[in-house]
Amino acid sequence: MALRMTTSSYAVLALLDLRPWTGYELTQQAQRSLRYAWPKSERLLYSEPKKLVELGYASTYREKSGGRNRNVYEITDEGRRALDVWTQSRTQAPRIEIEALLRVLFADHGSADDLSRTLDELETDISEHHQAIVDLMASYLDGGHPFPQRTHLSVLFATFQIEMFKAMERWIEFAREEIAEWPSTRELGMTPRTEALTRLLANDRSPLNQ
Amino acid sequence: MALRMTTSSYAVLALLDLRPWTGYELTQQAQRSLRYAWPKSERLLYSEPKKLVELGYASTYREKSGGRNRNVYEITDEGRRALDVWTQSRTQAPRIEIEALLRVLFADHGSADDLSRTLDELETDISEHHQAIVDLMASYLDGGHPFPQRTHLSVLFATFQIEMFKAMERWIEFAREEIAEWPSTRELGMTPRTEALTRLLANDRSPLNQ
DNA sequence: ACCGTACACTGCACAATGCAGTAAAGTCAA
DNA sequence: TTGACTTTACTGCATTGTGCAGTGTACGGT
Repeated sequence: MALRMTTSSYAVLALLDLRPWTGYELTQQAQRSLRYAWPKSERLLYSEPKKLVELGYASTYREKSGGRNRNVYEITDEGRRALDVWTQSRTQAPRIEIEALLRVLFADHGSADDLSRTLDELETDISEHHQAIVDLMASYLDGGHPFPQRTHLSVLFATFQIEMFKAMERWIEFAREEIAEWPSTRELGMTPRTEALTRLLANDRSPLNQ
Repeated sequence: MALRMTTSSYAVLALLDLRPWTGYELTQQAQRSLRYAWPKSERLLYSEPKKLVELGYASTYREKSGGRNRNVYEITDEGRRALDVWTQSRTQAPRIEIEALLRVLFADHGSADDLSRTLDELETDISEHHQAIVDLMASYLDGGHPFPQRTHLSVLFATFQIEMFKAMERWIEFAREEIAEWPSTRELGMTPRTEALTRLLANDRSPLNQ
């Protein structure tokens, strides 16, 4: 029952490879640091370490912290060997879910205002994460990295996030300008502007300045 | 049993709003056109229209196509009203799963070659999708859009994809250059290069030229 | 002494995936 | 024309993952 190693299992195992964690810490840490690469629910992050113990990849003991109990998980040698197996396996293709884009694609069902609101909501969600990463980088400069010897990896990772967020924000701006030219969301089809845009894309050229 | 409208339900309903589809067509169409905004399994795409029928948002009938049977689904007026409900609801935040980034973050467990292979695999996956979108745009120029009056929406959507793919490809190139400077994947910490990079990111500046 | 928040989980219903299985029609080559 | 392979057209089932409600303890402030 539920003993297959998934990417989420390896993600938790990789965290355990850094140091022992309690179940609760694992949920917090995974949601903070892995959210942008591998977003998983708190519920799952409580279940994964248990599975790792069952597989022999982690050991656990119950600890009293001031009267309250908590489970501490530690990686085993077998767990470290399991991580090597992961390293050798083929990386899964990215999977990107953006409801806002779905709404853009079907924007002709609603009004231009609805579409505009969708873009606002997307911008809100992105800028929140964007700001969080910028703040995190500032904290690294103040020596705030929890594993200082791993800073080079975290920063390379953060570079990806920042580039993504900036690209999305540029597109939102572009989309707003584009939509401002539309008399409505419906039945426009291949306008001269859209045709010019399509031609750029077909030649793999970016329509965004910058 | 299973009668809540999810975003996936609305995605299928929005397709039905364009024209009636058979179950099979729906799975093909959704995987082709929605893959980049809302990637869903074939299995789910067979189940969703059934749910829509149960909810009264779609009607269905069995059609013989040359001896073979197939289910045809059509949106109802109630279904169109349900789409309005979706339009009014808050857009969900994007969700981005990139296993390759997880591997970057934990690259100190493996070798520089492992990391380099991960980047290659990511590049392969991205360039495949990238090329598919570019080809699609070329086909639009030849009048190949299945709903010509909706071209303006598809192209705005495609602009997002192209920008994302280009941003990811730029980052991969940047990451390769960065990693080439590393004597190993482990224990580097805050090198002068990484510090300069962190400083840029903390000021929300892009470290990538272009 | 009370209240809100952080800690520290578990159970359960349901959403979604992957894979195997079923079967008929079309396509191409030996 | 027969056999092999692909495409069309799904369904069942086991398992993975999510969301939410529920349980209880400890701590800091008023």
